[in-house]
Amino acid sequence: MPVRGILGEVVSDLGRRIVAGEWKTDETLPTETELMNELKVGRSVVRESIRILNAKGLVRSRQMAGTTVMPRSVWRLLDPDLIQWRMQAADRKVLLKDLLQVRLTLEPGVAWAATANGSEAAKARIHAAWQGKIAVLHEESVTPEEQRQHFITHDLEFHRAFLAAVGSEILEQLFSVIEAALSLMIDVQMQARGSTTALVGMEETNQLHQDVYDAFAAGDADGAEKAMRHLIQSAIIDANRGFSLTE
Amino acid sequence: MPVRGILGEVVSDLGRRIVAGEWKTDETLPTETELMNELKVGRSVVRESIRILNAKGLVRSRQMAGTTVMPRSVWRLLDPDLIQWRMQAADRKVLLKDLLQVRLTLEPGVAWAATANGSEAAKARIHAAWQGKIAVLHEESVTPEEQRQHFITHDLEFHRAFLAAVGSEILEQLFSVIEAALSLMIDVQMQARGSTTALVGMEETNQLHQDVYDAFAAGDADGAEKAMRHLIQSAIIDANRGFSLTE
DNA sequence: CTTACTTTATATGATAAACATATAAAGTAG
DNA sequence: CTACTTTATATGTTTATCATATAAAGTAAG
Repeated sequence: MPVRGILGEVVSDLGRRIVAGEWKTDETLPTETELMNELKVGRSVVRESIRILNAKGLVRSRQMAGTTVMPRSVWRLLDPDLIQWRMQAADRKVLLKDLLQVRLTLEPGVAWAATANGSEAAKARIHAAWQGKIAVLHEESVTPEEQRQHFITHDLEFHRAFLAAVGSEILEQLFSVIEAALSLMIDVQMQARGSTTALVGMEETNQLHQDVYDAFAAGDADGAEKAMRHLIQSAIIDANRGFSLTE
Repeated sequence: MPVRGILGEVVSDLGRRIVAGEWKTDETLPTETELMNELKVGRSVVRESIRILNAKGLVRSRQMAGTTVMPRSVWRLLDPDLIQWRMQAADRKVLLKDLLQVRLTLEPGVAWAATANGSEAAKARIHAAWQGKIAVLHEESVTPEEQRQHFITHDLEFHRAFLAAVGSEILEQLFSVIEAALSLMIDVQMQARGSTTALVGMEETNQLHQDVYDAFAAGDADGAEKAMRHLIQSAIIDANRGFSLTE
């Protein structure tokens, strides 16, 4: 999926540096020749890299004027690479807040649509996801770390099942981009804490999920929507707690 | 914003053809040499084009194996270029349905968040947008075409104002991408009808907007959410009617 | 001293040719 | 038939050269 080889290295190097603000808006990057020498690659690699960054809205090249950094407003913020680069930059906390806000705005509507308009097959998937999720709680002879992994996997599937019921390719991709970024952040967070601590508040979280599922199972779209909003709000509080500890 | 010059031509030519299904998943494009000859451009232009398409997830190149079309599931469906190409392909109706579904899923949550958490400045913008919107209805000595334009402009600002109140850069970009695609489709639709017909059901639509605004102004987030859902549902019905006429 | 025009330097835009490298496919030895 | 080697061929990368747009310097007319 990511660009491989020398080109891939150069693209993510330059991409990260731009996102990190090494050159500000309207400032020009070094010339192609300078970048060739600095990065020890041929001109074509430099050019191909810049064309890719141009396609992502980060820069614009003009003859004589050089390659200038574009204002953030035209950056393609939905691009997975861009999100990844932002995650590795000082920008990370702003991004986290935005991603959580997207979930909070989006997922109640997802719950509503899944409950009101989901196909039978989609509803069956949600049901199965819920069964799997509660089974994790009653697992025995399993290490805490394993249980934690199962918890995360089944939690993800629960949300994905609702999303699939909406039947929107675009929303599914948006969610998967967000999900990848958030889970990478969680890894960063846990590494920073130094160990894989057991998940706190598992029971409380599960009650909130139960509320979502109950409303869904009863065909109560408005109720599912509200319950999902509570669930995400709680997740946001947890995330903020986690990140204020580590940064 | 779009890639300019010869490269821009080649990128959108190849992009459109891939999206249109000229080569199916796992099939290989012609070799770089063949594309050079076919398109009458140098190899570097072909290569840079393919690298851009690779960055969008459309293709993957491997030495010896050539450049193969990737499965739709890894295409970066949120990319504005990709959306534009899909709009010009047979895929258009599927895309329209998906875009409307995204709005239906997203915008009620936007209305909720704007009402519950919007800043004073953001709320003032929504108020101003509403004032502007009702002013259009009472315009005099204005051609129907002008009024239609004003209607569209103010309608857009009404939705944008709610969105801005959420404070999510990512959601704003998502919306602007969707909005660009939808409005382009509306143009296509109107051209197909042969004339710029006056908007039908303006009064009904305005009542639905009024409901959204009233709930918002009263600080009733749940009410604003529901009203927004009705509004979008009505817009979807209109859109479907429009498109079933023309296709 | 301005203003309008011309020239020049220099950045990216594009082409071309050559070599590097990975790998699918054909050929070969056991 | 299997495992290994060779070969052909696709993209990967470098390098060199010319084209073109344009910012900036230079120049002439007002």
